[in-house]
Amino acid sequence: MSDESTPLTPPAESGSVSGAPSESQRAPKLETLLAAAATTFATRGYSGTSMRDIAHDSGISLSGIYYYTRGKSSLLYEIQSRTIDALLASAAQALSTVTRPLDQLLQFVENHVSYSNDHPAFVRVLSHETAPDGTDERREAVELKRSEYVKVLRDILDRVRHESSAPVPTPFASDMLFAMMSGPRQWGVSDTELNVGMAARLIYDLFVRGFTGGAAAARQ
Amino acid sequence: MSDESTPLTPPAESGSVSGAPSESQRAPKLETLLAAAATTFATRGYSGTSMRDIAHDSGISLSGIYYYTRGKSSLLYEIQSRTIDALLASAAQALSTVTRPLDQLLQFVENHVSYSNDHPAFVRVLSHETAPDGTDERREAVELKRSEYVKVLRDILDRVRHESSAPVPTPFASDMLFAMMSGPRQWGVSDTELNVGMAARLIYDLFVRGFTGGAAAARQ
DNA sequence: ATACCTTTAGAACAAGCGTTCGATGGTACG
DNA sequence: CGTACCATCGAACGCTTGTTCTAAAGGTAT
Repeated sequence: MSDESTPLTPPAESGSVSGAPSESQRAPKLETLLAAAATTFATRGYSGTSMRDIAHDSGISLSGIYYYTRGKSSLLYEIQSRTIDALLASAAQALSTVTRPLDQLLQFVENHVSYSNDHPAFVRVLSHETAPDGTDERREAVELKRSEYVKVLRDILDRVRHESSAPVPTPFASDMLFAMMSGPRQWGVSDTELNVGMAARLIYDLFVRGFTGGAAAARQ
Repeated sequence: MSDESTPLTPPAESGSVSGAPSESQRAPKLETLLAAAATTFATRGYSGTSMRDIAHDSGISLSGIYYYTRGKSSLLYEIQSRTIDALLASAAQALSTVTRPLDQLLQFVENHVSYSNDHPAFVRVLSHETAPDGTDERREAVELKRSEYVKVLRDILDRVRHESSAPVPTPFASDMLFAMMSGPRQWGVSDTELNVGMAARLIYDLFVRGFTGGAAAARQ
């Protein structure tokens, strides 16, 4: 069902000059490994996933995993870090195409929903999982970028609120919108099949009407 | 911080005639055990929680736990089962006081939010955790009651929709509302301190305006 | 062929896991 | 006083966990 074969384009951390030919081909297999780990983490949870599970699901031997990564918590960190980087980057790109606050809000929602649809496991691991043994600064780094991402939305909401005098406080509103975008996969597990664009638009409409008091709607 | 000492009133499964004096005093300690387990499950996750953690947090010895419960997955089942029972019961009672659809919706939201506020760990365990080794019918029983609870909301939404011709499909809308009520504890982790009643009202207003197209609001 | 580097896999490790067992102290009643 | 029962606990069981170690297979360049 869920494809997720396409790599998380942006932050593959390759810093090499393009000329170098040999350059250690471990990158593609690392991608496979991360994708498999993300899927398993997403379904069984971080603590519920064993390294042997990941080995089995990725087709890489147990000890082989340690050739590509430093260990279990590094796997989680790498997944979360890449995902939030990709979200930040694609959001920034989407936002650069419009200027009016409501249009930016629509762009942000569409971007987040569509990315979540393309890489469900990665986004789920980013938002639901946290390493119990995470050493620390790596988790903090992810948390920092996460709040950066939240701030992007809050700033948009502030602008929307400023031009339409919305009655709902922005931090609260941003939490509600994130909750809607991260759902379903909870409670109802909506059986209505609706495509990504429609879902994003529905969330946007539902939210904007509630947030601004009923008046607004973006272009088109 | 979170108190949660008050027991889950409704379904303590005591079926004894009130006269019987001895009646095995294990009930209160079971309650303590379940509360401790719920808190630990909520913070560390089901798989991330060891029986030794629960023993430590509840003040009951590791082997003592097995005097009160059949094992780890039974603990989870008992927590989830009691919580959904309590939610169903208190929702039914709250709904019986009003008749107009929008008033019922407000009652449902207020009930759910306030219950979640009184027993955050229990509700979190109910909605976020699932037993990997759960044998089965017990998990199915919880799932059944959960969808019963969802149906209660959906029926209310259907009635609201019928009398105000809302443009959003009901299953989708119910997912969104549940998502809002179950958030925060994700993304923004809203630092605005707002009391329970206000939060419930904000969610209700935000949702109803978005759902009905801007017109409606309940009494008062 | 020889040497070298990348990549893989099997075996093993100590630590932690859920669960069971046997024993202990405490009341209640003959 | 003795016997039965309830509640509780420390110790131990077999198994799984994350991780490391050692050796070997494939490839390329000498």
